[in-house]
Amino acid sequence: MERNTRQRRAIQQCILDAGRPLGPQEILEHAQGVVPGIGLATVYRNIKSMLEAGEITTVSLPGGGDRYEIAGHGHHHHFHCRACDRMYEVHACPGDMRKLAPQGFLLESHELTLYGLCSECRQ
Amino acid sequence: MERNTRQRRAIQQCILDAGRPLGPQEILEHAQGVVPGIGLATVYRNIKSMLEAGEITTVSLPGGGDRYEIAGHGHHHHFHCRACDRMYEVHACPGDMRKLAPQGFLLESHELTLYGLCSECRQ
DNA sequence: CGGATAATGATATATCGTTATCGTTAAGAC
DNA sequence: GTCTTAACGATAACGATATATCATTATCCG
Repeated sequence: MERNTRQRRAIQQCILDAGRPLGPQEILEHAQGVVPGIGLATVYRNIKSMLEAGEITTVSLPGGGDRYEIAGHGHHHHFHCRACDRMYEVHACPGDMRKLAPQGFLLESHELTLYGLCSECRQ
Repeated sequence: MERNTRQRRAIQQCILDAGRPLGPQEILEHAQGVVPGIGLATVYRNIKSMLEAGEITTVSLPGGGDRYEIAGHGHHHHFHCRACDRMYEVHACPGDMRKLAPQGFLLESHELTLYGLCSECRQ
C-alpha cells in the first residue's frame, strides 16, 4: 500500500508550486524548507514513483541532468537562464516543423530550447 | 610544438567526412578503420585540443553526452534519429524567436532538435 | 640520420548523477 | 494505543563519461 508521507507531500507541492521544471537538487533544497531532514534518496524515490504514476514528466536539457515538471501542460518549450541555471516554460511554438526535416526523414516531434537571461538575472 | 600525427589526422578527417556531429565513441570506431590501434584517450585528447583551437564545436543532445562537428557551418539545427541514434545537421530555421521568450527575458540564442527516423531507418 | 620530446596506448583514477543497502522511523489499519 | 511494514535518511555502490598517469613510440628539427 502506498503511504502519504510528509516527504512525499512536500516534494509534490514543490513541483506544483514551481511552475517550471526542477532538478533533483532543486527539489531537495525546496523540500528541506518544509521537511528539514529530508534526504536526496527520498527525492529520487518519489520522482521515480511520480514518473511511473504519470504525475510528472522528464525534461532533459542539452548537456545536463534531467528535470521534472507536472504532466499535462500540453505542448510547450523551455527557456534556460545561463546565469541562474533555472528553466522556465514557454507556451509558444514556431509551429509546423515538417518542412525543416531533411528529405525522406520522418519527423515525429521536436524540442526548442531558448537561452539567455531571465528577468531576475537581467538586472 | 604541436605534432601532426597519423592519429590526429585520422580524427580530423573523420569529423570532416561525417558532415554530422559525432560522439567520442563514433569517432573512435571510424578512426580505428584508418589507424587500427588508436585508443579512446587519444580521441578525447584530440577533441580537447581541436576545441581549444576552434576547429570544432560542441553539440549537446538533450539527455546524452556531447558530440562534435566542424566549426563554421553557420546557424543550423539538428535532427536526431531515435533508431540509429545518429545526429544530422538541419540547415533551416523557423526564424525569429524573440516573440516566444517570456516578457522581460533576454533571448540570446536558441537550439532546435527534431526527432524521428532518418531515411535509412525509416525503411 | 639521430636525438629531444610531444603524443600515444593501456589502464587507473576522477567525476557526477542515480540506485541499492540497511538499520530506523512513522503511516495507517485495527 | 499497538502492530505491521512502507518509507525514510545516511551512505555505499554503481554505470557512464571524462581525465590523469606513465612507460613506450614516433614525429620532426637540425
